[in-house]
Amino acid sequence: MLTLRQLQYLDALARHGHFGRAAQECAVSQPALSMQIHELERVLGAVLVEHCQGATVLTEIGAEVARRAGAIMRATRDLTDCACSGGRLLGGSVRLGVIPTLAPYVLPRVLPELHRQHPDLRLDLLETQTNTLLTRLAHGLLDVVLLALPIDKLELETLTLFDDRFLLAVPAGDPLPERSRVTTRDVNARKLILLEEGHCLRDQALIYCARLSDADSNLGATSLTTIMQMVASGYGVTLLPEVAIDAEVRDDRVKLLRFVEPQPKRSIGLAWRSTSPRKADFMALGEMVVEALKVQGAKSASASHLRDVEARHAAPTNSPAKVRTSVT
Amino acid sequence: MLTLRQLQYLDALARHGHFGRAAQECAVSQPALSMQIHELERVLGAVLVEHCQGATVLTEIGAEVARRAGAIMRATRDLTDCACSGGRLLGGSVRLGVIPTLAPYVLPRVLPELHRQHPDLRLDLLETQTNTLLTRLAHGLLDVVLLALPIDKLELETLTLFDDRFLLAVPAGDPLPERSRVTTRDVNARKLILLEEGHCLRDQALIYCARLSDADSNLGATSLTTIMQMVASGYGVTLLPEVAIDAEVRDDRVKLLRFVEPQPKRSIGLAWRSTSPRKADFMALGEMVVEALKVQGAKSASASHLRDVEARHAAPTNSPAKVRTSVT
DNA sequence: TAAAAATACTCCATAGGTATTTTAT
DNA sequence: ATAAAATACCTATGGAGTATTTTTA
Repeated sequence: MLTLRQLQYLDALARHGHFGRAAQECAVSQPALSMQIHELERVLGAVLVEHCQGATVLTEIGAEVARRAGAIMRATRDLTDCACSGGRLLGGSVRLGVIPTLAPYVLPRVLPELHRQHPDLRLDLLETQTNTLLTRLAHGLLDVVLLALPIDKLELETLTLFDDRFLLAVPAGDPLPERSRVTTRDVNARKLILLEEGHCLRDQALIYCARLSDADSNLGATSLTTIMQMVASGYGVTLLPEVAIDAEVRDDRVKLLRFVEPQPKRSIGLAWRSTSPRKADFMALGEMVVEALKVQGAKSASASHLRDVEARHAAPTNSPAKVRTSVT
Repeated sequence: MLTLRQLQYLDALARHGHFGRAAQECAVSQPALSMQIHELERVLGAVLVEHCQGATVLTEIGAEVARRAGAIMRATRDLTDCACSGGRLLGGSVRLGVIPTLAPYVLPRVLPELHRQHPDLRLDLLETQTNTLLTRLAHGLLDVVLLALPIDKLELETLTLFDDRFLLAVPAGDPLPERSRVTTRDVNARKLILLEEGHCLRDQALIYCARLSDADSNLGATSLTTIMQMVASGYGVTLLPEVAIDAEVRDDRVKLLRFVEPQPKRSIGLAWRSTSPRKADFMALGEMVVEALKVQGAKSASASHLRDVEARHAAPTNSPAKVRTSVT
């Protein structure tokens, strides 16, 4: 008899290419997984896995079966999700992925309210870069991700939440006057510090600055916090997203300058597999994010660091009431 | 732990609305199925089935889960199919449905050659009317069906095989001359005998004759054989499809008359779930059907009953070389 | 020699069967 | 009263763990 467990093990084996690690992911012993794979081969009457030059590799038919097994595993997860939530909005559990340039700024504002409104929701969080998030999402290891749009995956549905404008962060001693509007030229005349390869924020900044790659790549860093410290110390300038202002502008050693129109920005939104039965959950989650940022933005607008920026700087650009879903 | 078996039982239960009959289909005892359903409810933490006024009925959430369970069962069957066939054309097993007005005429011509070319193919046959066939196909209880096209199911793929023209079968004593071409008028001037409700052939004949319903419904029958006996005995006339000529015209008590152009006909083809991994198999099967009918048709053309009909009367109208697949 | 997968063997969870009881028309 | 589903109890299959062997680079 074919079992879901066998398909689960094969799915894991296909992703890891290694019996031991696949077993680890499935939280079983290696012989247990090994046995189930063999039983699966017996049931199907086909060889699924081979050992070429020491590596564990799937046969052609094994790969096709694994692909289908993955789809079935995702379908079963959707089934349990749709049953466990029991019609309640945001019941059960949600596995949420967030990019590193959003997580530290958005999550602290959203999670408390989320927990208050949905105390029985179990939230599993993963913070990593867009590519990894999308892979995990496709594999069914995540339910929904919060990242910069657009993304060009046909099998995903996306919900745009708000626009996040970039500001130019310069050392306090920079000659540019405090309230002036800056341009690409101003950026290119200075040393630009960016996140390392793989962060979408880096790519977005480079596109705006019309550079193919960063000339000052030796000044890269792995977190916005570090980059802002470098700016504060006078090593260069950077493009800082509005959501990060409250957390990253801590003293008077940096100035924030608005760009001339059209201001550079990134669109922030949610993405999930279009087969997911929890679209309503995710849209509710999206609204909570928008609401949380609006409140927080209004509060901090009266605060210190942005004398020349209009109120509610981190608030959503488009109204949360008319969030729209687009199938990309 | 959620198991495929539980989903299989729920799928069966949803279709039968009855624990005992569902258990019968699954070839297990009623308590066994009952237990698995309860275990499934425990695992999902949701009530799936209720007992309203003596009948077993699924809850709203139960119906949704059952729908997804059905999809998963079909996906697993596709998985095993794609593995079992092991890349070979028409390996493993195929569950074929055929409408009653084709099965007795097409199958005897196709099955011997099919068995010769694919001796290890296991073929499960079901002969019943179009509606039932399509339901079973959608439920994953059949792999492919042979019937009259077109059908308007979005989730099915179809392959047109050949056109099957209708001829007017009249008693030998009918005044119409032997080689004359007949029209709708000739039919309407006579007593028309048709299959009972539900047969697509009946509907096709009624459309051609421009009648909303059959006035002589008391002369209905459940098989073409019976109807031809009635025609031979002088009770009326009927529209006989070409494929049935060899089998149903056994003596000189009936005459077959061609219609004037455009001759009434039905299109015969195959249909399968578009998610099926065996499209290649089905197209090969389709070609075999076309080939088998061509050979047989050529042979019987020289035979007795159709002096005024051109050779290869039962041969496909369109070439088997350019069979085309249309997603309807 | 080392790492990875297969094998051996034991234990226990659980699916399934039969018999029976409960429940609802 | 009857039919259907739930419960009780027993059996046996098989999945998982630990320990060990085999295989291959």
